Order: sequence, then C-alpha cells, then structure tokens
Amino acid sequence: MSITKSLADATRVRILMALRGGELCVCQITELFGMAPSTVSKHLSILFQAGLVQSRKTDRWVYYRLPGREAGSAVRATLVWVTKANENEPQIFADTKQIKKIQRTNLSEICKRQGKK
Amino acid sequence: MSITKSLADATRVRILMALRGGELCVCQITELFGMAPSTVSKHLSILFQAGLVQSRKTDRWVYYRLPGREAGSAVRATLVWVTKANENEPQIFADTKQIKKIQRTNLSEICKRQGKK
DNA sequence: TGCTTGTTTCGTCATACAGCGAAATAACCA
DNA sequence: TGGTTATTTCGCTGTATGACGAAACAAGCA
Repeated sequence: MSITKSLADATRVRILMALRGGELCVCQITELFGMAPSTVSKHLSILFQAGLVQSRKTDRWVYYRLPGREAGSAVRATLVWVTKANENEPQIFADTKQIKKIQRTNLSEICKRQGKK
Repeated sequence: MSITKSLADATRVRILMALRGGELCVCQITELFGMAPSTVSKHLSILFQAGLVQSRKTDRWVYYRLPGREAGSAVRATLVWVTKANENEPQIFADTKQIKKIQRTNLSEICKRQGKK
C-alpha cells in the first residue's frame, strides 16, 4: 500500500497535480511551494519510489514528470483518480496559475533566488 | 484533500475493502482486526467525515456501509480506485475470509468477547 | 584542475497520529 | 428507574514523518 501512503501528504498531491502541465525541474517546484529544496527533494523521492513520477537530468537540472504509457495499470489508475479527486481544489488552481508565471522566468534566476536564503 | 488523508492508513483501507461485502457493525470490524473498539471507532469516524462510509443505528449496534449512488462523484471514484488498487492484496483476501466466519457468529457473542479483554 | 551550482543525503526537531484504557454517552432491558 | 451493553470521546504514550539547515554529491565551467 505504498501508493496510498505517498498520497497522504498534501504537498505530494500538489506536486502530482503540478506535473499535469508537463515536466518541472526541482527548483521550479521548490519555488512554487516556498519550501526548502531538501524538503521538495524528499517528497519527489517518495513519489519516485511509488512509481508516480519519473525524472531525467539535463545540464545541472533534474526534471520530474508524470509517467506515460509505460507505467503499470495501478500507477495509471492512481494518477487518473488523483487528478479527478483534486482538480477542483482552489489550491490546485492557484498552483497552476503560479506555475505559468514560474515557467516564464529563467531557470537559473529561480535557483539563485533560493541560494540566497 | 481529506479523502487522500483518510486513505493513508492501512487499517482504514482494510475497512473500506471489508465493507464491499455489505454493512458490518463496529464490533464485527473490531473482531476482524483484533483492535480496541475505541481505535476502530476512531477510524470509522475519519472515513465518515470523508464521506467514504455511512452508518445506521439499530438496537444497540451501529452498522457501517459504503455509500451508494447518492454519494458524490469524488467519493464514488475513490471507492472504485481503492477497490481496484487493493483487491489483490493478500491481507484483503484474508480479511474477506475472516469476515465470513464472523458473520456466521451471533453478534452479541462477538461483543461480549471484547468486553472480557 | 579547482569553483560554482543544482540536487540529494543526513541529522535534528517539532508535530501529527495510531493505538490503548478509562470515562462518558446512548439505548435497550429488568 | 437502575443496570447492562455497544459505541464514542478523552487523555495519554510511543512512533512516524514533515520541515529545516548543513554537509555531501554530481556536473558544468573558468
């Protein structure tokens, strides 16, 4: 039942919902939530272990995304359900809006912002 | 996101799966899990608040059941998914078997057994 | 090669929560 | 009405886990 456990935390659900619009790098997600990078990284690793996200590394950035057809049926069903169950949450709407803003900003700039804290 | 949280605990998932076969009273579920009645009651109240179970009171027993068509689509989708995601778990098979045994036993007898502990 | 930078791992702390037993509540029964 | 019984509420304890900062770890860049 590791899948259900990985959905227990609201932040992790928000991450999954955020990735609907396409892959995001760790620093973008960090920016979105205003959390410490280490915290976001931890959440991502939990989702990864459950098979709910995949990742790729390019240059210095690690991008996370939702799995595609290659995912098992349990994972796919989970993602469909999570989406349905949360797509009308106000928090998710707000996130979606914020993501668009973040995506218009240069990646390096976002990451620098976090180093300063 | 109270629905996802209510699925975080394995016992609560087991309860939902147990109720597939029809309503059960609190003492039957307590018997199934070998837990304290207060613990089971707490779990049921969490599921109830999330809308994932309904209840009725008859004589001195409170019966819990899965909601029917009157449930919202979020709840229905959740139950469909939970069932699919767990129906092959060994623990669930064992529970199902045990439930049948419990249902053959007189209700009062089950409850008395717990008072003695 | 060293230096910078994005991410992850590790250690720590505070909070959340599952579990229990005891007491309170509710509803039947004598 | 008082007693019994099923369930719930309350208070408590131990464990799990989310959050952070510091340090470790890549991986480009000077």
